[in-house]
Amino acid sequence: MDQRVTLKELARLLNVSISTVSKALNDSPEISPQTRKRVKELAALNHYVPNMLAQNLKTKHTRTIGVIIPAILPHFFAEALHGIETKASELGYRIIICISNESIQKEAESVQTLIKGQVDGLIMSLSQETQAKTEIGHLQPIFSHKVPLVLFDRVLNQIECDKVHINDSLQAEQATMALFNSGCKKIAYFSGISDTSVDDERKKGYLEAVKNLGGSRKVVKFDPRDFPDEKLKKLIETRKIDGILASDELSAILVMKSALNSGFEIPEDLSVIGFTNGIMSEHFRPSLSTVDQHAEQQGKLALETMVDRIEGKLPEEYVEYKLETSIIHRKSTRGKVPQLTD
Amino acid sequence: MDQRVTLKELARLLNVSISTVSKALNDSPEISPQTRKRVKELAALNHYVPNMLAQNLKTKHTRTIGVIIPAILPHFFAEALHGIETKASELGYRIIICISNESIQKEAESVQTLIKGQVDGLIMSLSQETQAKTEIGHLQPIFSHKVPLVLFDRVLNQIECDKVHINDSLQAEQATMALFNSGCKKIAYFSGISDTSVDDERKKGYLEAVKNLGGSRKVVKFDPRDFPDEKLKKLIETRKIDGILASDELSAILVMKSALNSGFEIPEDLSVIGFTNGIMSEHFRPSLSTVDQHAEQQGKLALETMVDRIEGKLPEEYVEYKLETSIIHRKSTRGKVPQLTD
DNA sequence: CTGAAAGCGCTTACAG
DNA sequence: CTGAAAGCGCTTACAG
Repeated sequence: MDQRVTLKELARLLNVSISTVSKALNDSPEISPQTRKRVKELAALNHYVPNMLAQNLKTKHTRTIGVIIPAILPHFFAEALHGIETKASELGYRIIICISNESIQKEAESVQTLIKGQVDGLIMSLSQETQAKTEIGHLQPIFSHKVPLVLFDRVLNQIECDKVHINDSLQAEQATMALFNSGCKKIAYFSGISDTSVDDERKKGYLEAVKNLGGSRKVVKFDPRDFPDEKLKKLIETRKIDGILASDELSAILVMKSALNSGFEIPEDLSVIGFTNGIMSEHFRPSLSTVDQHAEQQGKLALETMVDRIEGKLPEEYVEYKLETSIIHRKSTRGKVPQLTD
Repeated sequence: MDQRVTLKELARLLNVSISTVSKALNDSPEISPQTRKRVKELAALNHYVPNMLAQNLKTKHTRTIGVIIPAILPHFFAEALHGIETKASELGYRIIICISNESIQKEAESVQTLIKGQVDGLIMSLSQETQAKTEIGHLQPIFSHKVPLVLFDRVLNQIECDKVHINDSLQAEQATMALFNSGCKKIAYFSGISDTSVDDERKKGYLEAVKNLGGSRKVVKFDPRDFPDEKLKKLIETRKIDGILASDELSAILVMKSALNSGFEIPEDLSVIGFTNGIMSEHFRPSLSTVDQHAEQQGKLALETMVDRIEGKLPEEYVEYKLETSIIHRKSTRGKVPQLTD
């Protein structure tokens, strides 16, 4: 961060004013072609790099966007982040990442640092704690400083801002229907991600479908670090559960592993559908049928919305996108029309 | 980014000078307790947030570190990034992420933006293209601007800077030995990540081990999007390959899937060891034995090294850490001492 | 204990 | 076509 050449230095070397150098470098038509050329050559020669801090201090925007997500390890967030980064670099923006680790405390700190770091806007997916307690006091600085905010995936209704997510309840409902249509008689919902808006919505959709179908409901919450193998086994053997909608990718994989280890066959004895089309869904044996959450697309759309908002291309009122999704049918579910050969 | 209250405004409101406000807010002992209190109260009331841009322009450092990685989707990088972020926030630094997408072009652009964004230092894992061509011209600005650099995982010998990685060749050698000791007679190396330093090193280690063992060598390069099922099948059936060291997690999983689909049993007919202890290794059936790359630890160490360098806590000469790693034995390899019951 | 002043590296009306 | 000057929001010697 040292001895970088500045406009002043360049000006001295060229015997012209700082203004002239600045304008020349910025291709101002005010400056004569020769001067422009001279200035640029010397700048290149000296590896001149403008000091963005100084530029931003004048222009009042930084072209950087803060991103706060609960984690990066789950495939959904890694992929969303990838989408955000791709779009940002395409649009000439930079991103600063903070991880809330599902905690309000850390989320609050991140908001603080990003705001004083003068980001032009904030893209967030809320922490589990924030969602569970629906506590949003720590987001207050965002509003009082009028920093544009777009929420994606894990949103909260009471927050007024731009939003992008999928219609989780509808998708869960459809996934449950798909399970039914493929021949499942008793379908359960397994969740390893309790207390998030997406879990609530998915459960709601599941319950709705079961109600419409006139079936019985069964919701199981569990800790991903300690899967209830016995419970699942009993559910399949005595309660005749033959279809499971899982709250997310990892939960679905855990359900399948457990069932397989107990000697059941998938999809014959048990059909499974998960959420998020991650790498495990594709490679597990059998491969997992899943509701595609379009993580990358959500990320891209969130970033695009942010930029449009910043650049004033959006109407006054907030926009809310609910992405269309679809079910990717793979080997963990039976074909819709049961085939003789399979 | 609008109407934020500034020191000037606060000073006007309090009828004191800007200097006084600044000092009071920074807990300077020069200022009387009462004034300090008054100033702080008003600042809080007005949600005053210092403008980091202006602060940094004075102090010449930003407490932000640029990170350029080839991708975020592979588990290794997501985890390393997690380590970097965790450590950074622990140490009071922020990180700006750029993804090179394995391309020199994008890597060069990222270097440019990060440097003019005045990061205090740069942490990088090189793109495949950079490594394949050993082209480092686009990194020149880093050196000419004397920006501290730490390379992790995918490093290049000819670059002089701090480095953190694992001893890939040694690990590969040991993994090959482990395969041999567990009873494998003919071991092959399968790589889906050609042209990176880590691949080279791992292959080197494999070849070394095979040489020492007096066995025959077999190296297979493949495109992860198009796994050579037939080839693998033939290798197992006619060439009697019974052990495979894979270059990375995905490659290992692809090898296992293909073998399983061809009707072979793992680890009975074929033992497999991969690199990177990702989520798939743990959940695949059978679970994958793997060389733990300690991604998170590499990330943390890289960041720590960076901060130590920035803060002048390191000796003049560059440091190079080669992390100790270990093999996690799971179900894709046989027990070292073959058991009767298994 | 408080304040006036210079300066960080830029941009941009405004003169000439 | 070129330059002097003000200002972005801070910090920090230096006076008083």
